Amino acid sequence: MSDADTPLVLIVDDEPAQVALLSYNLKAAGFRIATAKDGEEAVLAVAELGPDVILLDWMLPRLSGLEACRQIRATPEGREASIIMVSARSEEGDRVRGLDTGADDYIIKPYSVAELIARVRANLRRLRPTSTGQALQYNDIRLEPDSYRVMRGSENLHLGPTEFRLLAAFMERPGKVWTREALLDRVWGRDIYIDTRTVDVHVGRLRKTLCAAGGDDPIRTVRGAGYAMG
Amino acid sequence: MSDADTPLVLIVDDEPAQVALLSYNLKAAGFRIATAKDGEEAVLAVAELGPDVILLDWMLPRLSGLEACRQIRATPEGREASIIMVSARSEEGDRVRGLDTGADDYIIKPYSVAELIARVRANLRRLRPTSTGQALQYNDIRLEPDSYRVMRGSENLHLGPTEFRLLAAFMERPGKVWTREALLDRVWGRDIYIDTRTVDVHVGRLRKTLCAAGGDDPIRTVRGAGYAMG
DNA sequence: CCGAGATATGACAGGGATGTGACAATTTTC
DNA sequence: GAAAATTGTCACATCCCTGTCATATCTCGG
Repeated sequence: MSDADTPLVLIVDDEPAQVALLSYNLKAAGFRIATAKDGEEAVLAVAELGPDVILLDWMLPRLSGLEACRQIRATPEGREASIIMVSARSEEGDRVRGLDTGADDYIIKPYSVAELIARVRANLRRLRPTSTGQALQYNDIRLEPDSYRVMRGSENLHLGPTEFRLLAAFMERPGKVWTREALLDRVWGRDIYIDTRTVDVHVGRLRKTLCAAGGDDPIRTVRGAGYAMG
Repeated sequence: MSDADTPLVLIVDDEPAQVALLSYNLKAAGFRIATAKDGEEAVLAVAELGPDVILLDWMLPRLSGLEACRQIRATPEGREASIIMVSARSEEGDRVRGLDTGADDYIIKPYSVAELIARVRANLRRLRPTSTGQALQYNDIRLEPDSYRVMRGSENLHLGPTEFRLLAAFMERPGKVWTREALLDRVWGRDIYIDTRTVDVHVGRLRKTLCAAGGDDPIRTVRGAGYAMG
């Protein structure tokens, strides 16, 4: 695993020219880069940095790409990463061997930069299961729809289902002022006969939980209208 | 999602000869097979069967492979699957477009059966590690699909088959919240008529066994939604 | 400063969702 | 074929969530 924001790509190749070319293009595409020039360095770098994607040249001094792949897969950090083998050979035997050793993908020289980047992106996409439901973020508050989790800063908050949906509504449209009626529709569902004052109570509870984690109240009361986040 | 044991591969191609060839070889490799002969059928089949891997021909009648890919990705079941585009075109533009549309992998005709199977396996490995015998680890809990063993710390745990599959489901996607219905599909199998409350009982049993080995409860109850690991 | 309307908050009871032990049916093991 | 293990269901206990009310506090126009 790597830092939250930009994915880290580890380039493993013994030819400086190749490394420079790849680095330049991947940086331009918005990735963070690390490099290693042989298999042993690569294994160490994986353990230390925990890259998201590893571009592994087939022909390497000291430790072959295939063997490096095997060793990387044996480490905890390497198991999480996506390995793309890069090779000049086009024989199918190698390709199969590479994939069966634990590589996730295989790309053959000569390749275009566009394809390489597309492959890196595709591998990243499938690496991150969180991609299904976008996490909502507002300042230091974070809501993950898939895992049903809410965090403020680094603290994990516990919300009941109703308050969870309520917060989700607020965070989906920061700044939007919701009337109590609109919130009842959105959070409680249509055709429901509930006192509009109930919204106040839940907003209050949500505020209490949010503020218990520190920081100021992110929910604004709009007198005569309703509530809004921010 | 699919039945517990053997991975399900959906073959989408309009040429019967192709389908027959692929079916034969993939069955021989130990997969379950389903087929569709155009994009629309494919989208329906995905929703109904929840395959693990989808082999999607680029050229399809009615709905192009690219568009089918997009639609499949828009469904809940399709988001969980691995899509491999199969194409006669070798132009890089198509390849990039395929990967960017949401395909996980790309294979070009003519391909060898060995490579195809290797790619299917490679995609499964990251999608459903247990199906390829990879050990799963979450904190101090370790599950080995091959030897059918579960350990917490250094202690060996004994689980019944159902609880074993249940734990495997949780560990394959740490953090994911499973509804009781989804767990019934994944662990018990589709088309099975069992009280959803039964899930509670098995989660309880699993918890008891896990906690008996020391450490806190790794399974989180999400009220109104289901359960998740971590 | 006052008062009326609007909002905040604590308390509470009811209900729904979940946890859990018991048990019989079924399968597996020896 | 008998003993042991596994499994699905039920009943009951428990806990958490939730809607409502009563009261306190606040806001704003006078």
